[in-house]
Amino acid sequence: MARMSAEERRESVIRAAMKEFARGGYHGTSTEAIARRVGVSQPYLFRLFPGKKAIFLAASERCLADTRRVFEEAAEGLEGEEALHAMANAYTRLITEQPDRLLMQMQVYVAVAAAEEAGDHEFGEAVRAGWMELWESVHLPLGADVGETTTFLAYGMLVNTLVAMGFPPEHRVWEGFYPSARLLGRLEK
Amino acid sequence: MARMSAEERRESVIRAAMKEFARGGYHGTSTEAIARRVGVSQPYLFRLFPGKKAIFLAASERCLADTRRVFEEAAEGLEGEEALHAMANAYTRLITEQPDRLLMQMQVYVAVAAAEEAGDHEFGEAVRAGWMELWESVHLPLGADVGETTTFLAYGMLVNTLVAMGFPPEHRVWEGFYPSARLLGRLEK
DNA sequence: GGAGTTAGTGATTGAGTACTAACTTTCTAT
DNA sequence: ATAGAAAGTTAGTACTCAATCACTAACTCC
Repeated sequence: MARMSAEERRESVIRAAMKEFARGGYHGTSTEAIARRVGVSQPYLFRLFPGKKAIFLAASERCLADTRRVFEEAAEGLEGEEALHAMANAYTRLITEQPDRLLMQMQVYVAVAAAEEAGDHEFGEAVRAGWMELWESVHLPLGADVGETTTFLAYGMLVNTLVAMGFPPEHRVWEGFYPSARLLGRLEK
Repeated sequence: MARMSAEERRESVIRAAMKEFARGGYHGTSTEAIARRVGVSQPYLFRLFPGKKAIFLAASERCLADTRRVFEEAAEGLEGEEALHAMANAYTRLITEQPDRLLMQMQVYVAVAAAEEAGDHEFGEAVRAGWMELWESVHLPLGADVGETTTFLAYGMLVNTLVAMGFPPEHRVWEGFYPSARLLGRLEK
């Protein structure tokens, strides 16, 4: 139907891929599912990207970059405790609105281990670089305190895990968090 | 070759499955790979288990139960700060010796989300129950302090993530951790 | 030593999937 | 208007993988 420039198409492929890979991971997602979501024929994906791996890589990088941007925008002009709360709330809002995001993140992490073991270090390099950008985007607003940064990210990872496992908001596991995290319990979609 | 009782075989299937699923996840692991590792023909797996899903479920439950046991044994007779250090070190040792474990854990978490979305709540229930047992096994030794428990598990999740991504031990990301965590950086295998 | 049960295999099937090749349609520039 | 490029499709290939079926080999108990 609506024609698009290859660049625009690639963009929508990446978006669709993020959602599809989020639920199925690399192996559990067919290129056909991605194509269907984009609204384009499956073979056409291979014109836009050299292969499935490239699509996954692009989606992975985008995922990390997006998260970094959320932190940067939230913390803009703030410092210390204020920045911390702003980033925590922004992250809460992000994954409340788009639960795919944290799933895609987790898929990326496990995919790195697999790739690395299979001898593909390129993917790992890209992901680690993306993570470090994210790390910096948290590190600076928190007063360049490594301990604070680690703690913040640690809580974030636990949040990801609990949301992925589907613990409802009223569950005990949420008690140990900052108040707004309560909202994170399973949001059907 | 060596004949075994069905129960013993099931046991070795679970062990093999944990390792295979750890690298490939549910979809990235073939039943043939599992069978090969066990040293048995692929169709025979379907005598021991009703299907691939059942194997994954068994491996998932075993994975959580094993981790819980590590915490329980480490914290036995200890309380508070002492228990904390004992458990942290035990976990470090666990995933230094068997990196598959944390990968399998992460595979379980993402698999729950997928299963849940596909309408299969049974798997999620089992995993959440397993997680709560693990949670309790940390909660009690830490003086039944929810905040401490959450923090401890949060650091654990971040450790999992960083190890999965393959950050080497001398990397900055490990600075924010308790000293022994330094050992966690990629252990080739 | 033979009947019955339990452990295990080989051959196969049917569905799904990444990717290719050859073709068609729409836009754009002169 | 039309050549050529760019966007997109249909048809097909080679392969992998979960699951089934029909069968054989070994153990157990009388």
